[in-house]
Amino acid sequence: MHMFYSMNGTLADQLQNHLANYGPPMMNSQRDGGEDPRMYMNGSSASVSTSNGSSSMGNDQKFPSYKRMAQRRKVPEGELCAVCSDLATGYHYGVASCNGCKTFFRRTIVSEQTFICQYNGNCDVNKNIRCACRHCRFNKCLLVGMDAKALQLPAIQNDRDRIGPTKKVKMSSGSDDEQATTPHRLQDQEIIDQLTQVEGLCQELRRCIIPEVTGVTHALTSPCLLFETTDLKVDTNIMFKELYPASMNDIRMWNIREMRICIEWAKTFDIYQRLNLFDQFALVRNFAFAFNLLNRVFYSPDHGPDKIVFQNGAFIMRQPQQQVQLSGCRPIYTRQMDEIMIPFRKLQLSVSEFATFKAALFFNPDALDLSAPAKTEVFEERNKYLGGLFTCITQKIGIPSGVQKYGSLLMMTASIQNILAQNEENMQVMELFKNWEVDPFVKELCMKRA
Amino acid sequence: MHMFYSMNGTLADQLQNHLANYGPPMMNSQRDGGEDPRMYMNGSSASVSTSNGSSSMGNDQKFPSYKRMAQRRKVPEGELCAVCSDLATGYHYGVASCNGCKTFFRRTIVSEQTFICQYNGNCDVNKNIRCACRHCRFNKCLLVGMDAKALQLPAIQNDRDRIGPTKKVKMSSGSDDEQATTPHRLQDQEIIDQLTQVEGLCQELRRCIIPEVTGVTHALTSPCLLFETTDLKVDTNIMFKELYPASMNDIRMWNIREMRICIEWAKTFDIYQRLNLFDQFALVRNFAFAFNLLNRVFYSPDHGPDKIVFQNGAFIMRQPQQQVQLSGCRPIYTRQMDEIMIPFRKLQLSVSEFATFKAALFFNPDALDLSAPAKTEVFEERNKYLGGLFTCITQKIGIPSGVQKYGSLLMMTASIQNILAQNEENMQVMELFKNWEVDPFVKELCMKRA
DNA sequence: ATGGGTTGGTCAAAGGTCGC
DNA sequence: AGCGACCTTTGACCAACCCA
Repeated sequence: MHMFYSMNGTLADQLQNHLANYGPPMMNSQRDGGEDPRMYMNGSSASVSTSNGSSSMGNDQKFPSYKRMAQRRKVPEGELCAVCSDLATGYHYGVASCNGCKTFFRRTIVSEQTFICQYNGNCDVNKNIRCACRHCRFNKCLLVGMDAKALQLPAIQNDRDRIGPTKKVKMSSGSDDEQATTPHRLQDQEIIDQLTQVEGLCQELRRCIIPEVTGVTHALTSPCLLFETTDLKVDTNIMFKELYPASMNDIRMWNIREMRICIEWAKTFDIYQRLNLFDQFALVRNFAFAFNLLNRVFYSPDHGPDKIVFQNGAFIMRQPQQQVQLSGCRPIYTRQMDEIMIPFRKLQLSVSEFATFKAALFFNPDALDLSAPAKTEVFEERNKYLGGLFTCITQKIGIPSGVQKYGSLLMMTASIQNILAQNEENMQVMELFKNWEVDPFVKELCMKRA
Repeated sequence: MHMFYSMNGTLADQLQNHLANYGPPMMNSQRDGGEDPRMYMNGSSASVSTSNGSSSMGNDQKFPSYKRMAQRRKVPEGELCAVCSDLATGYHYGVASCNGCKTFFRRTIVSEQTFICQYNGNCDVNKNIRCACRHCRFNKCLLVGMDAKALQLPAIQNDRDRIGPTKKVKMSSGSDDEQATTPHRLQDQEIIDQLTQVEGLCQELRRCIIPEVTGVTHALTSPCLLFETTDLKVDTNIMFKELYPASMNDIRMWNIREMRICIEWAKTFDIYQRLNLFDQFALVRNFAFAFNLLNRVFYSPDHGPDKIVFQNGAFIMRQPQQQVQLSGCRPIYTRQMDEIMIPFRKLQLSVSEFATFKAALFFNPDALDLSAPAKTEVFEERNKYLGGLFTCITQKIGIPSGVQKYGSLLMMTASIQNILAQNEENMQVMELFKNWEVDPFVKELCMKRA
């Protein structure tokens, strides 16, 4: 049911292992502030998952951690609520807090509400204005360490230890309309965090020597390299030395690498792994070049609006150069700069936003050759990332600007599509006139009806 | 009444003239009487409630007395409002009172209004005439002990972070901007309303005989036909008679009509009129076929997922037919159905949403050949419509679903772009092989570098 | 049992909405 | 252009519950 929460082999597990073994990847955290000793980003993001499986199992953990934390006597006289600085009435969900914040937190969790801040996501939360922005109040609850798993969710059928109705037993019928899921809000953040971490892993992989494969199918069916980056050798050839004009060989090399990384990236999505090979192929074929293009311009160091710069220092200039110009092929780099690179810079995308945007693009229900059952699944998946993207954007800049940023970003898909079409045309020309041999792996990935 | 398009006749002016039922908003909401020295909080309670020696005086230092007063259960059955003797709905601000007086008191406090009595300041206040004198009603509120301290300011801002509308949001137009509770909302609403009205005019024009023009430039520089639809004859040839398979001539006829309408539609945007002819041409050339396509599928009566039906009953089927198939041209109608028509239906777009979506698409800063200064202007304009579109969508279905609908809609631009590219390719083939003569007007509008 | 802490549940009274 | 019936949200209070 929940991709991040299933028992084994999930992305979450793999990330967990990877991080445990090798330390966290560099990632840009959008959460600032917080002298809070309890990290809830990595460690507890996994622990949230226990909400649907913890206490009912034969867990030798007698009581949740909040109990241990708070088992020391009552809250000291005059202690204040960690959320709003009102007078605390006790330790609730692991944190000294007032009745209001306690109830607010529980209500938000059980009703799975999602709030969005109108401003910058850093509204003040105190006794007097705690009700003004629910997004920031809930954020503060999480920040100070309120723990959702202290909640006795009805998800656990075992109602042995549930608190029944205090007044009336009006359980109308046994019709169970309960969703029994973790709250949406947390899920959004979870999605963003995971994508951002994977994005970091991709950047690591970009520095490594990537093992050869025999073809796309081979790549699709082998284990994901992103969790083995520490086992891979760093490729010294692609370290930056100096800026120099890219040759066709540079471009070819980066194309191959990026397409390989695209497949490794795709495999980090649990839902993708569950598709059949045919649909996997369809999705990746539909997206590989876009992946290539987007990463190229997003990660290009900013040397002005007329240069796309690769990691190793090779650059493409706006004015088509002899080296990268093939007869019969229309130059496409001008558009990549004007319609993708420059707008990206103007929009000031964060890494998290970029990562979530790519995921939303990847799960394209209109991808050519996608089977009908996959279409609906992919559509749902895309919606997840769209929601995540919106949350990610509006958290920082508020709704009114966020709506425009989100909209401008999504409308870039038109330009991307345009550039893709031109690229495909060029590849057909190359194929036809044999004036440049396209790598078979790239060809397999980029040409429709391959 | 015949209207020529004048330099300074804005769209709003023309709509007003055309529809003649759009009254200007009243801007005269002047605060009445500003010389009353009574302040609402301290001054007034001092002068009014001390005279009465209200019970709340003794203990309001620590926390509001209403809590203790009202902590005993419900207001007794049949208790009356202390202000107006209507039936009390509970203890509000420390006093048994009715809903009306409760709301009146809060409104008065938060808006910091000051009233003046027309008489002697001792008007009767009861259920029947409680609204007659607001000064005396407010006085009575204070007199019976309503306590401003019971107000929790700042207010809970549901509208800021709500996840969905309480019920159904009605669109209220034409109110003054003084309140400014949600200023951008009102502005958005105006945008939406205008676009929706223009959309209606387009539908009227579609039924009429459209005068011939010599070319795109001629069409761009003549007065806008949309405000003269009543002067145009209805075209009886295009009224619906029966369903029949479309011929190439049908398609050709509708293409020409729709492109003409596109230009008339474009001219309704004030900002568009202010662009130079070159940029006007760029925008309309970039969008004309999309306009054609979108209207075709959106307004196609629903005869299942395999038919696009024109107004006159001509229909295109999914399986390419002899009549509409030209050698060398790839069939494009399958994609129009699968990627545009069916998704539109699934998204359940309203006319307003559709109209706003088109405006956002039209103002495309990446349109080919658009001049640099126009780009930024067009970008800003698009943002306006993006905001409007989001408002329009979320008004009905709330934010979480709205984010996804908005996102899915905007991502359709990729498919639209794709279909456009195929279409252009087909037109080039036609041009090349001369197997079908494209109308020069359409050719001028649809082919790049025309 | 008992008592002091948690939990979830309750509902009067806050503020918000929108047809009238 | 304000009114108020009706709505959602809040949080003080309370019963159920869990350990020492």
